[in-house]
Amino acid sequence: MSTQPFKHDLFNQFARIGKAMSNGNRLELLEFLAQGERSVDALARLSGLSVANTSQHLQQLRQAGLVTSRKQGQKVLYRVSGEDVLELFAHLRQVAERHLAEVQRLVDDYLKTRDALEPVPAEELLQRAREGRVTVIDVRPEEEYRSGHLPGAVNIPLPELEQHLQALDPQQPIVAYCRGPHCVLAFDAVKLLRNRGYRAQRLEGGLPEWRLEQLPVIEEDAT
Amino acid sequence: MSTQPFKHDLFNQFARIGKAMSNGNRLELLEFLAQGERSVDALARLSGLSVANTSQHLQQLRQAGLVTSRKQGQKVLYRVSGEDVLELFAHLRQVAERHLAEVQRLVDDYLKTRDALEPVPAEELLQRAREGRVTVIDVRPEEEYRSGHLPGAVNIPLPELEQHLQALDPQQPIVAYCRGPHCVLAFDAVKLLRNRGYRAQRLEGGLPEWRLEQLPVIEEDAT
DNA sequence: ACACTATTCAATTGATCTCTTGAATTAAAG
DNA sequence: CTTTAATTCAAGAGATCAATTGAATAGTGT
Repeated sequence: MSTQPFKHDLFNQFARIGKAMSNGNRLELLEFLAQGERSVDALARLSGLSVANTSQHLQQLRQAGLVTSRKQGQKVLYRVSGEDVLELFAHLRQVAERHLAEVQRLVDDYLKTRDALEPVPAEELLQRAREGRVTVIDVRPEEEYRSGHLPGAVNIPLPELEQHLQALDPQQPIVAYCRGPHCVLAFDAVKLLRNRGYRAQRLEGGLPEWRLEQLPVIEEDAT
Repeated sequence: MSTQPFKHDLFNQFARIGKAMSNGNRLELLEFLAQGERSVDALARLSGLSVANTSQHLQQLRQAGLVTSRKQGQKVLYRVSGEDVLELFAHLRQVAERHLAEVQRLVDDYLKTRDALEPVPAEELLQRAREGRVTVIDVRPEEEYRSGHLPGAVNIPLPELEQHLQALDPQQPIVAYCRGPHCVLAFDAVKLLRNRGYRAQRLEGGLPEWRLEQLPVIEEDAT
């Protein structure tokens, strides 16, 4: 009934790639792998899937040739099998963003949620930080961070943020701050983080305003 | 249980694109649409699927935003919804070709089948052409074609072959010829055609050898 | 040898996919 | 208005998929 067997078989093989990318969880795993080699349990924790389930999805990705694995000690490390896989993924995102109204709406809604734009008041942040319910990041250059920063704040200069995403807990809300209300660093950081699925907000004001309110500041003079 | 709902939803949307491309028949339809707008029944004929089945696959492609349709008279014409869709498809093929051993094997096997490399003897071709069991194409430039060609041969100069594929019946074997045994035109044409799923072979020798065997030649002097 | 960790395997359930069949639209033609 | 052609819709059988659970395998440290 069909045309040529060669063509038929060939397209069925192409379809294996599509099939591997036909599941949201697998795509999320691919995204994590895009940042580098990861073990199964690291991926399971990142994605929130069970280990067994993660393992099975990874095997499907491997059978489609999108990832490869190697064993190191008791861990199995997976990685994407080539740059071209990441390019393919990027194109898939692009097509989705351009042609799926749902995606456009999701992204718009998410970036424009009230708490994405509204800054967190200083007192509220201090309270939440004390209870460990928030990750505070300082997105200014390292030099400025050293000369004074919020207690408990981690320094991740904006240009390095993308590389250090893996160090952040995706479950925990993040509050970013920088120099002050006219500084765009924290704004950009929040945008980037929210795009990657983190729950990020901006501190109201910056370090100078924080000092003005007589709130505690850590100063690292030595070392 | 999962991470952030935003991220989760977003990846599920991306997965819709993958799902649309997770079926060989749909990919074949996409390939036909890559060449231009087509009606449902044209696509059904090209793919060998039933009309109802074709229609359903097209609707899945449309829901994923990969194709759009418009109604003209009693026909519904489908087309890919943008260049980016074709780019995505091209990347998918590339990844498949690079990372799936099956694909490499398929393509190799197919291009190296005995009848892909072995030329068709002149007498055999004449016999098959008389019975209408073969499409004969002359891949030399139009000028050379006009000054003498095989009876029943269609002139499709090699550079134009890719654009004229749709005019060829995929079910019927094709024999290509050119200037002679040292001319690569017919060789390249066979390679291209077989890559696209056609059953193509080369004529043994070329037009000069054909003449030498005293076989009939059509000459177009006027017009 | 023993317990421990990381990963995979196997079996199950409920959901989704493909294709077929036959009927329901919708627009043109007689 | 009836017929015809092109497409879509609806329902059902068989296959495949996702997630869960519990067991099996393979390295590590004691």
